Amino acid sequence: MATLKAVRGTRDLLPPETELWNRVEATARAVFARYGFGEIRTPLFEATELFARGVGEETDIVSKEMYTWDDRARAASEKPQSLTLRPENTAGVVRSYIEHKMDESGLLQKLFYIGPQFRRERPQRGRYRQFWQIGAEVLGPAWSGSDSAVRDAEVLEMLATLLNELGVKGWRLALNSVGSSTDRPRYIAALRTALEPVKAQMCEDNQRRAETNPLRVLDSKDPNDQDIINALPKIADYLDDASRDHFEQVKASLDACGVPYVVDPRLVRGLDYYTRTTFEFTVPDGSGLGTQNALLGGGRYDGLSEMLGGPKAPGIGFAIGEDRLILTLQAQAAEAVTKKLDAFIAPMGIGQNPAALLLAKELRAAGLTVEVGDGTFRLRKSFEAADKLAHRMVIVGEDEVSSGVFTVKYFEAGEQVKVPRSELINVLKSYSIAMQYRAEANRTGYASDGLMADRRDEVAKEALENAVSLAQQVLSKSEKHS
RNA sequence: GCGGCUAUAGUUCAGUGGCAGAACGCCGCUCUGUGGCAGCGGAUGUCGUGGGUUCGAAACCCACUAGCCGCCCCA
Repeated sequence: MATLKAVRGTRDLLPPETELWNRVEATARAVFARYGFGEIRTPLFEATELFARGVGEETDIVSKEMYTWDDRARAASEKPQSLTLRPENTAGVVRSYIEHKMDESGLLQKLFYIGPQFRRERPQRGRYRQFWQIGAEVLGPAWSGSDSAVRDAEVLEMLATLLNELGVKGWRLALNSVGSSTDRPRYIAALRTALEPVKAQMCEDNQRRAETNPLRVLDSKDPNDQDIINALPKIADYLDDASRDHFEQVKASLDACGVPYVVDPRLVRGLDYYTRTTFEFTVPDGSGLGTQNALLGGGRYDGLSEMLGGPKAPGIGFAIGEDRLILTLQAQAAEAVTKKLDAFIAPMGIGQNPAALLLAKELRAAGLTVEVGDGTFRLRKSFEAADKLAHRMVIVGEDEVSSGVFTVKYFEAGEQVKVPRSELINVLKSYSIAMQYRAEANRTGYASDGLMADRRDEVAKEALENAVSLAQQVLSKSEKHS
């Protein structure tokens, strides 16, 4: 019988990699909380119609990439309902906003989500059929200020902060405005007019796009067509006064906050619902993503709620490709992030197993991560297992149990000390804290091209020094005992 | 959806038609209270799956599956 495998484009996430996933998600949750976002969890599948109306019938996502099926009808007289695994989460959030009449609170809604999405694309590095997005939406009735440029800038500044806290290096924010729902048709018409005389000179793909979706011509990477594309009309010249002013306000706020960005007049997004501000964060080559270098994307969607039959509810949101974020962090990591335990407890002989387990229980209760060996292990085997798993080994032998003074071996330093049981937790803990701060300083020390990284480094360094000196005090005290 | 490359031990890979290999890792012994070294020994396996050519296939041919690269698209 053929062995069963994860289906094409899906994969298992295993330790120790899941550790990194958890850190990314915990960091995202902490940042979102500081900016006043609450979590929303919407269903993995929705009525197909939601995505057709929200994302757009003509987009590739809806027209060829969705997992759609007919759900069984309840009665013979009923038509089966067409359902779809969500290919993105914004439509679901807005559907939920409408369904629960969130607009009636009159307040701005700030919602974030973390979860899997599904698109039937050909798998590649950084592109999977089940992939994870971390996203957030800010929306509400216009009188809640949901259409204000300050919301756009706040979301972008939050993303810059999040990427810096995660330690993503070299990110680049590309920004554009695609105009209001009336600007866009005028611009598309102008594009068509400008493309008409020149499109015959362009590559096959661009000729097709010129017909079906002229905006996408701007995305083209074909080197031969670049001169023609650069000469095409710019969206900026087709924005009405309100949209132009809105975009200027977004840029002014970003400047004030020190968030670096590049205005890219060719940045157009593929989903129909985007209006005004659109953006994309990319990472440099060599960050583990190949050509899938877009880490996250998003934009404003002032008309989406109405497209779904809801009240007017302007909004802005983004989605981070979590799989890509993880790949980037892994590629950029200076050293492997395999986390070691605080201590490995090595019982000397089967008779010491109960004492070792008791010690492990106490250390674990004190918040330390601990693994226990086996008294049948040879000392050498204990050493090898301990060195692989932990920073330190605590030897539990007959002498130790009767005297109450334990031997602690530090693998990195190659030293060992005798520590009375009463001091054991403090000694192990202070070193562990120092290790944590050192790791933190290593990680955030690189986030230099964003916000406030300098100040955070100082705090981390200071804390590290304190922890190390505390650890040394405790150690020297315990050495006197021995 | 299109084009290309790849698939052999836990991992990285070698193997151009004649006994299934190396390195690292793993297990054991030298060696049951101070290891990491060294020496000796051991197990690695549906050679992605299915078919075909051949006296003989990991190798050549076909199909399929999966991964990767480039498009398309997107996060």
